[in-house]
Formats: sequence, C-alpha cells, structure tokens
Amino acid sequence: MMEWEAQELQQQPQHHNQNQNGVVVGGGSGGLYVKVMTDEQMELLRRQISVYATICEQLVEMHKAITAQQDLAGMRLGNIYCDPLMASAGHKISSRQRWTPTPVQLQILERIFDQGNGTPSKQKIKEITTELTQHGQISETNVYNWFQNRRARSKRKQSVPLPNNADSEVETDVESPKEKKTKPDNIQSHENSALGTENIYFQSPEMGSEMHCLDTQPN
Amino acid sequence: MMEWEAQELQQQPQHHNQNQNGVVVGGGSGGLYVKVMTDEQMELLRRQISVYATICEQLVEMHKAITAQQDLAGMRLGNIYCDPLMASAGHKISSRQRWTPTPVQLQILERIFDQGNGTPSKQKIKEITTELTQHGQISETNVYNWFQNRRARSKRKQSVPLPNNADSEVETDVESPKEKKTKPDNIQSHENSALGTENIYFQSPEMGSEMHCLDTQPN
DNA sequence: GATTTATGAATGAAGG
DNA sequence: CCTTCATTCATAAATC
Repeated sequence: MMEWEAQELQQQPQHHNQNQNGVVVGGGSGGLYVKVMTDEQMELLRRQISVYATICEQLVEMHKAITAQQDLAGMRLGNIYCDPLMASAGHKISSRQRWTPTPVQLQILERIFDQGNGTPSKQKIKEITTELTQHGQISETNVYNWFQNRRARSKRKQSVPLPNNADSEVETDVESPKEKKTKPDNIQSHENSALGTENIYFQSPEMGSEMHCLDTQPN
Repeated sequence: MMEWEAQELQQQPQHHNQNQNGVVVGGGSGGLYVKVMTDEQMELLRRQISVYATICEQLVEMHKAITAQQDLAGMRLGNIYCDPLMASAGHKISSRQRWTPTPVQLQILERIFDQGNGTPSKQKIKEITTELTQHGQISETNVYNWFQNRRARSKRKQSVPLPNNADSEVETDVESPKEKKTKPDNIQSHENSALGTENIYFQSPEMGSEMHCLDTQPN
C-alpha cells in the first residue's frame, strides 16, 4: 500500500531528476518552477492526509481513554513504550555523538527563527537554551550553531530552484546498454489506493484543527 | 505562512474547483487545469505526510504496549478503534527523489576529481554544472554534494581498514583505535525520558518545523 | 522481492 | 557570516 505517494511525491522517476512535472508560471523573465497536480491527484492527497489526521486523532483519543483507565487502576506505566529515540529507521540507539534536537526543541527553535529576530544575542541564546533544556539536553553552543546553520541554509535555499532546464537530450542510457528498467509510470493511472482509503473505515475525515498546525517558515 | 494547505487540504467536502493556485497546462483547447506547487510546498507536504505516518506508527506501537499490559490486568478495552487495519499501516512515506548521475556525468566528475583540485570553488562548481547539464539533469547542489561525498568517502576508505575485530561492534560506540582526528566528543545524548501522558512527542528523524505535536492531555 | 550495499542529501559542528 | 568537514539518514541500485 502507500503506493500513491511514491508515485506522486517521489515524482517522475523516469529519468534522473526533478522538475519534469514542473511548469513555469509567472510569465515574466523570472518564472517560478513549480510542480503541478491535477485536481484528482490533489483530491487523493487531501483525502489521504485527512485519513491520517483522523487516524491520529482516534488513536490519541484512545490513548486518553486508556491512560485514564490506567490512572484509575493505579498502574501507570512508565515509559516502557514509545522510546523517543526509537526513530523510524530501526537505527541502533548507540550513542549519538552530536546533538540532535528533539521535535519539541525543533519546534520551538523554528518558531523563534520565524519570528524574524534575526540575531539571537548572547543573552537570547541563554534564554532559549534554558527553555529548551526542559525538553532535552542542549547547550548554548548547540543553539548558536543551529541558528547559524539555519540562517545560512535558509538563504541558500532560494537560489536552488533555478538550475537545469536544458534537458533537451537525455542520454541516460548512452553508456548502459540495457537500461535498468524504464519506469513507465503514468500519473493518472491510479484510481484506487492511496493509503487504501477504502480500507480505512474512518468515515468523515473531520480533521481536527490542531492536528495540522503547519507552521511553515518563510522563504 | 502559506495558505496553500489551508486552502487545499484543511477542509474537505466541496469539490475541487477552488483553485487559485491553478494553471492551465497542455496548451490546446481544453487544457488541463491543475494545481501547482513549488518545490518547497511539495517538500512540506511530503514531510507532513511523513510525520503523520510516523505518528500513527508510533501510536500504534504504544497502543500495543499498553493493551498488552491491560491484558495482563485483565481489563482489556473494547476495540475503540480498528485494530487490524493499523497493524499494517505502519509505513514510511518519505520519498525524496534523488539525483543519480548519468554514466557520462559520473565519468566527467570522476575525471575532475582525479585531477586533484580537491576544492572545487563556487565558481568551479558552476562551470562543472554547466558542462554536466549537457549530459543530463543536474544542479549545482548535486555537484557540490558529489564532491563533498566523494572526498569524504575517499578519505575514509583508507583510514578505516580497521583490521582485527571480533565482529561484535554493534552495541556501544567503540571509537576506532586510530583516530584520524581527535574527536572532541562532547556528547550530549538527549534522552527525553519521562514522556508520561502529558504530551506525546515523537522523535521523527526528519520532520521539519511543521506539526509534530500530538497534544494528548489525559484529562 | 527481500536484503544489502552504494551513494545522494541533510545537518551539527569547526574554522576562518 | 561563510565555508568545510564529519556523520547520519534515506533510498536507488545491486545482490541474493
């Protein structure tokens, strides 16, 4: 399952690179390269996200119920479950030699960053560090570096979307006689799937509002 | 804050026709009307979905742990949710396409690399990119990364042939006897323990700034 | 087609 | 600040 996003988000794997599905909008000289999706694809996407949101909500709901019970039963479990370090990829939890922000920390940092106060002063750094410490190990240096990197990379980010467009001659297969496998992959060939919305019997995806607080950074 | 997802994703029912982000492609009469997204929006979306997937996965995991306990306590809750479905719902959705050099490009890159000029300057990168573009999609970032990786791995190759070893290197991080460079090693592994029931924060390796907070106050 | 490997990309930290 | 390096993560490609 979950083939859909592989198709859509991974986008045209047909040849090596991005922007095959892109178009230039804005007319003028500095056109903006963007991805395009059909309404249908959009709808699918929306529904999938919706489903996810619903599932999460339900699960959380359930969690509440259960923990409530547990409290009543006086058998509160510790953190035997859901080890925060157990990230997605079953990566070994061996000691991490470099600081990695926890989601909470990241969230906070990101928020502060977005507030625009471009230059976190020494003092500010201290404050931030103090706050973040409540959500995991962190040092002022970490915070400092984070802002440093965040800014630098944020800046470099916008100059990226203007490269390549001269893919007139694709010669991917010039060297390799037998091309691995041509990925036919037709976009609108998908009519079902997506998370298998049909398999999920959560009906009205009334996405809660707090579930998807997309807090995006500018630029 | 982009209002894109607010428009498109947040609320559902209503048929797809409210596109202000849409463009007409296909030229001819009856061109196809589609939605457009910038790379960044695309990335954001990808991340959000990924986050949802991860959260679901973790919640399910947690649920299992809890119900297991509950079984022990003989106080199994009903099927508050659709259990079976979730068992297989855990999948990673992230799907970032990645550039793959064409054989020709690789050849050229390799040649340049061998010429020794270890540090392709910004300008050089541009030139190289321009040249490689003739042989397929590629961006400066790709070139930059390639050299970065090439050098790093080329370097590691010769210092790591770490011989004798009882092959049980998993577990703890045993630093290689011969360090290529002393590592300051100011480890600060965060352990965000005590994740009780107040809030559930999942460590998701790659989520950006967007929502990753499942607020689950247990009453 | 599941697992392993190779490698592009992301990011914390250091240097200047 | 900006650039560079080291390490890690994710995934295309290779292998079994």
